[in-house]
Amino acid sequence: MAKVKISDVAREAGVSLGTVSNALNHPEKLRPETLKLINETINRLGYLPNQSARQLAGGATKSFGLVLPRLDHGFSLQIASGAHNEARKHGYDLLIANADNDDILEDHYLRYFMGTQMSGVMVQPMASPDWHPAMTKMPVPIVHLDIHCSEPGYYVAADNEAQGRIIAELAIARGAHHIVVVGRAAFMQLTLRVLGIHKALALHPDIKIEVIDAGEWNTAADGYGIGAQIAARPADERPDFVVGLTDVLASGVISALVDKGISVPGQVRVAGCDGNPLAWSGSVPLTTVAPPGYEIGRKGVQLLMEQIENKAPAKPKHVHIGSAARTVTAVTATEDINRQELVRPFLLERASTQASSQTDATAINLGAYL
Amino acid sequence: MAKVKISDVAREAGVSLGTVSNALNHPEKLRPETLKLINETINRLGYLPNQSARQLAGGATKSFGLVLPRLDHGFSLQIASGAHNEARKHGYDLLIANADNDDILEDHYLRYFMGTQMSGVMVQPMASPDWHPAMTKMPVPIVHLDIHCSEPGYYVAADNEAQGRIIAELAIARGAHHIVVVGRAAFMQLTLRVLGIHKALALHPDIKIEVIDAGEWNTAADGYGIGAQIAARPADERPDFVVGLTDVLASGVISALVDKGISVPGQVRVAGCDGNPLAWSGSVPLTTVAPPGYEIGRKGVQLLMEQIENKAPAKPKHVHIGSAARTVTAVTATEDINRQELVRPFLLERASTQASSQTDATAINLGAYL
DNA sequence: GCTTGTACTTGAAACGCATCAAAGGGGCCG
DNA sequence: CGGCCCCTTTGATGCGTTTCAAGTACAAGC
Repeated sequence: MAKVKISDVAREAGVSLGTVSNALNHPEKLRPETLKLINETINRLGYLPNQSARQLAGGATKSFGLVLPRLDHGFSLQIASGAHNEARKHGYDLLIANADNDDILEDHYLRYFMGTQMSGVMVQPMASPDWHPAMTKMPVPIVHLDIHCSEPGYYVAADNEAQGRIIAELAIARGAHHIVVVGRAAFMQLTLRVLGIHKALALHPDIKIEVIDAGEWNTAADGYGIGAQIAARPADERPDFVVGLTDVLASGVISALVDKGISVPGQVRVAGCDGNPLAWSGSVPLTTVAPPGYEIGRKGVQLLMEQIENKAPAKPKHVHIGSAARTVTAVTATEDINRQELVRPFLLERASTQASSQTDATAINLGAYL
Repeated sequence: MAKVKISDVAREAGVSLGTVSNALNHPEKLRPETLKLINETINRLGYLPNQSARQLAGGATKSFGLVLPRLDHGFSLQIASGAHNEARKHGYDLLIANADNDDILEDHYLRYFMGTQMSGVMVQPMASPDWHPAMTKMPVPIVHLDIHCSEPGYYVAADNEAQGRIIAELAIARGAHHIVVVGRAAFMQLTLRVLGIHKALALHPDIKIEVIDAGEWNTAADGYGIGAQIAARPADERPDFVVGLTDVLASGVISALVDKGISVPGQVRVAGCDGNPLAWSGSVPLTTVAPPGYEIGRKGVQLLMEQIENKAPAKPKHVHIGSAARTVTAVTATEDINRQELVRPFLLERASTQASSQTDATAINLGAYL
């Protein structure tokens, strides 16, 4: 039960301590026989290198930390997925911490990662990074994800405004006259989506628009409540198009409308934002605008690598990924399904799998839709 | 840019090195003024403790590692969520690694965590833990999750057989005559589900049962393919009840059936397994049996704590969580929704939130349905 | 046989911190 | 005034590695 250390291996193998270390880190420096002998001894003894000691002695290890606000949010998972693949590609490990929607915890894990001699750290922050300014001048490369602000560090953000625009254009194309936007617009990303909607609608003053706050967590239950409220309105005050700033919200709204006997999309059309894979791989897919989460995670790691390789503290870089946002056109409802515009997401997915074997670039966004 | 270390803080604050260390780890031992002075200096200098050094010097830190096969699987997320909450409750951090369905990577991260002086490690293994036997005799507490085998370590598993039984009973109750089970039964957990179905059906020899393999990854596309195949059958060879061993599979099947003009559940009923939150918080929820993922994660951490506290290597413990599996009765289809049996998941969720403030025990499973 | 070079191997010196025995500084009592 | 005890602070020691300058062994060239 006593832990086996490197000196035990050295003694047992009859070599010196430094040689065992070399076997681990620079195997090419050793004579093949020696290497073999040491490896056998390592396995026989069940030796496991103490990472803490390695990191302490050797500086940063090849691993990245990623702090996410939640794990059950599809978008965050796409980020994680993209970051993971890119990190592995460079031979780095990725460790994920769940901040559980808690500022304090976010800060805690951030500090933890920075203190663990990670090679780099990424956060998808809840608040603006200005919130923890100390972090930006840390000795560890850090990249903020999915946040859009004038802070002097690296960040990668989706163009949330573009997403709003896309949704608005969708509504316009469907001939909407009265749009209700559901969601807690206080979150930066959502604010931008709303802004995008407003901008796109500026040319259409005849379209009425309304924004309804949905409570703090933007849950399906919140959406349900608002859906019920909408259903209860007299028909002429009821919108003909509802935008959930989140897919989960949109789902809740739909549930309520259907429950109250309102046809979707017959009487009210509903669309979401987030590209939540499960929202549209469900039996009746939801129309949604998918921000390029996978690509954001991927790009985040690339920025980290960039900082690591050019040791010089390069100029902070702001990357906006906008063009990748895409609409998955699908239907939201029960009866009058328009098959023509129904794009089964997993068909996209399958297409992407093929594409990825050819060119990496085009596969990225589709590949995220697991 | 040079890293600030504890000695810098000490010098700057005019105290000794050990005092700063105490400020960090045993603040109660310091005079309030001293503590305040040191904290101010820490903030002023932007000092960040080097975790590696702390761990090396002080033994294990209060953190757990969790290795998951994938992040985009709802069940794994529930595990993560339960583990996270329980860990935080005890003041531990939880770090998550994504093995990405890769044996090698799983092993890699496992070793990484064990080497990082984690206080404990949990895995939701892809293969049987016998696969990496070396791990079980490691000096770090380890708990296997969601795996059911005769291996001499700690594990927490859902009673997958019970889930199969529940599904089968559901089918029987609906008067099924011909059941098709869809999924790659080669995965241990799925095998047990199938076993449970068979056992429950043993008393009903009149019910025909068929198991169809769905390819390696059990994707929605796989389900779609099988759904299409089912739809293409002559009506009298078509099942009246389809069980997706995975919610995603079930979704795919439903999509295909509906596409081909077969009414669900009018002509064919479909149910899933997994309790995938997003599968049934969608606009048209899917009937599913929810294994207690949250509870598994929670219990896993509890077993870890147990091993940590009774320093003596207690007898390995096998915990099966079965009774918690519950059916979320909902509908799968378009028109003929039977409102009575529709249980909106988020209503459960809301109920659970209330319950959790009263008794912890009953809230567990509901709380997982975020 | 001596030198130079090559190919490995060695072991002492950090790495930054937690720990803990020991020292310091009051206050209190006799 | 001395002795005692409690509260606070000190700093040397070691945690398990990596690194790197120094060492060894052996081969080739003269």
